[in-house]
Amino acid sequence: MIVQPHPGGRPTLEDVAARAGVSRATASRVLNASPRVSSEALEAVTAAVSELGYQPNRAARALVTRRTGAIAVVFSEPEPKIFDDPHFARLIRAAARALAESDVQMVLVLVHSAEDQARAHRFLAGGHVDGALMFAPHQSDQLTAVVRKLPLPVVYGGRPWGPLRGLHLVDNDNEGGGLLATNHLLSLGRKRIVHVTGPHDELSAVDRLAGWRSAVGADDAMTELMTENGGYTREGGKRAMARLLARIPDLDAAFVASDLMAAGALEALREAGKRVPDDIAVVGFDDHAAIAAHTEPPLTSIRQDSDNQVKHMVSHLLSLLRDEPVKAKRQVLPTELVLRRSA
Amino acid sequence: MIVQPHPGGRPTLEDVAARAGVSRATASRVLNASPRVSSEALEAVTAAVSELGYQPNRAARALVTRRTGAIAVVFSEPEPKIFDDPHFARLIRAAARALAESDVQMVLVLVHSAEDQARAHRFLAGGHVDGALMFAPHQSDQLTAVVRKLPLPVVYGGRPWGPLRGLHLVDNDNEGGGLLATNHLLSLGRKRIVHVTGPHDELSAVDRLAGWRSAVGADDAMTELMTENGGYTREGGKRAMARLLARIPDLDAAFVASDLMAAGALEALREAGKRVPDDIAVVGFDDHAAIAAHTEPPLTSIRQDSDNQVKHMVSHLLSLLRDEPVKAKRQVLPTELVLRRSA
DNA sequence: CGCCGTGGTGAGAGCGCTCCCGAGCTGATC
DNA sequence: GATCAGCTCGGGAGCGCTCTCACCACGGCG
Repeated sequence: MIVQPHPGGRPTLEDVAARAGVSRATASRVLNASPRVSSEALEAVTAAVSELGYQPNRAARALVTRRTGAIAVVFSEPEPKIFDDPHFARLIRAAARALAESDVQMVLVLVHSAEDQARAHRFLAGGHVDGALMFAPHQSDQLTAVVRKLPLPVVYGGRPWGPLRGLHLVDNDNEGGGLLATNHLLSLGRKRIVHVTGPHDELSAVDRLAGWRSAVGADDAMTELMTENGGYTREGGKRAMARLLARIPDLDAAFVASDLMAAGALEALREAGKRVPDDIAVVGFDDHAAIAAHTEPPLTSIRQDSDNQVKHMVSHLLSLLRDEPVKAKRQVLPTELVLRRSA
Repeated sequence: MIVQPHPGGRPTLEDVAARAGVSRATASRVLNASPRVSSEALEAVTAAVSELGYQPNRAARALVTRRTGAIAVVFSEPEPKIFDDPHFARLIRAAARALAESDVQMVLVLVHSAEDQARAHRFLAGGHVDGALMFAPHQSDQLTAVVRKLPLPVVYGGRPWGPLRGLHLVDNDNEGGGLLATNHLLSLGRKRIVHVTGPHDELSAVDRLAGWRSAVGADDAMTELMTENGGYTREGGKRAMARLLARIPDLDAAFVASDLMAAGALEALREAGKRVPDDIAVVGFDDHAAIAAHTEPPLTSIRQDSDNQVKHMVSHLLSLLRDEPVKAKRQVLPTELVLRRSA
């Protein structure tokens, strides 16, 4: 059989069909796994596809199906430096891996200025993607509010601010983690456990604080006294710890809401001549590979499995895109205590 | 004028044309900034576009122009953990920012297994993107070899292994940086300057070593004696430093080929009771924000501006895509010395 | 023996866009 | 006043795919 090669490069479905001796429609049916094809046709088309190295043209397919085969992964974060955070790298990597075998492309959208936000909104509204994963932890974030009005399936990583009604999300159990951390310190017999919080405009920090509160049974006055905001930065953690130390000289333990802040807190404790964990036990949060194992002493921490979180987000979104039922709109993933030497 | 809204959602070019009272062809000309349109037509179409909130359908456009409007950003890295490296995050962020205003989408492709590699090759060959940025530093990498056969514009970040003939790339001046670092130590009057290298299968490490060699004038025997491979890891840096210290007890300076390794080296020096910089001066490489400023003492380091590198890569690739002439196929970006306390 | 249902198939329309080509309209030239 | 160059513009084809619809062959049934 003589098969005319497609003039000018890549084979089309027409070429495949010709080679397989069937019509374009049948070839298409095979590619889309339609049940209504004979086994001979299926075989012939499959062979032709691999012989020609055929790959469907995404644009043509997108044009007729009105599906782009791409999703956006949006990070909305007013502090651009946060993007240097390895946590962010980890989330991206996890998303890339989770999507790798699904033939769905991921388009990265980083937002920090108002201009970026307008661009992101336009992009998401513009039908360039079929859905989105959103990370927008800040209270001041405006993007969530406008995106939720879009007829676009979105799965959030962590709870965004504002009403959750109708939102799909996968959160880590920050409150449970805070509880776990603080209870561990209590079980060591510690009595005066302070807490270095993250920024109050991020719900992860608010939740971790809530965990601490419920473990120690703190009222507002006690919370006021025993906590300091470290803003999720190393320097902030150091300063917060120093302030707490000045205010409560006989404190014997600290739950610090991130490993990065805990590294700063350890510095403050060292400078104050406190021994860890002998004088003061410290528990961090994140179980950050690049930090927790390398502090002095190595940091006991709460692990949240970001890979797993993203994997859940991706599969949740893909279900939404396929119009499959999802078990629950909201999932909360457990955290666990990782023991090292600081507590 | 009565304008029939497009039945079922998003406005099409047809709608815009109808509203502006022109033909689809003219509307298209306006969108593509063709010079052959009257100012009235231009105005009318522009107005219609913004009134309708029209956004062109990428798929339809891609279908006819045979351009996808997307590029791939490929990281080929056998050690998946490297993806947790903040350096990687920085590169991604820089790429995202550089592409943000160009209306080109970026598709992230992470490769570490052979399977990933086959998938990446298929993807790049499949016409899903118009071009690619490639980071493939390892000698063992197979992807470069197959990708260079593709009729796809590619700009490399750093020199890949193998023949460079015909490749477009933007490299950092690693050799110059090594020279800079070592000359700085020489200028401090140091006499026995050792070097902790990165893995020999990465040209960045090979180049940094070459810089050290040329600065100290080392022959092979001296190189054998005065260098140790730290593999670009913290632990490796620590072990390498310890070995050098054992072999050359009176060494008075070390050029360590990455900040991460330098952090490990400082640990080894501390454990050996050496003071930095009094006994031994140390210079790192990367000027890594999360590391260099936070070691004890803070690390003097060589800065390579990754943001700038990626910016150059992106603009180079965009030029290639537009068939514009590029000044040079290969660019080498300068490095600079950042002084802190370790040297 | 005619009828209908059923499974496999192909023809053809059409997704929204770009671009070629030729129509029409101006103003300058002989 | 006829001709032509120079512009702007619209008609229409066609990019590669999916999907509807009609068709055909076949077997089982009344």
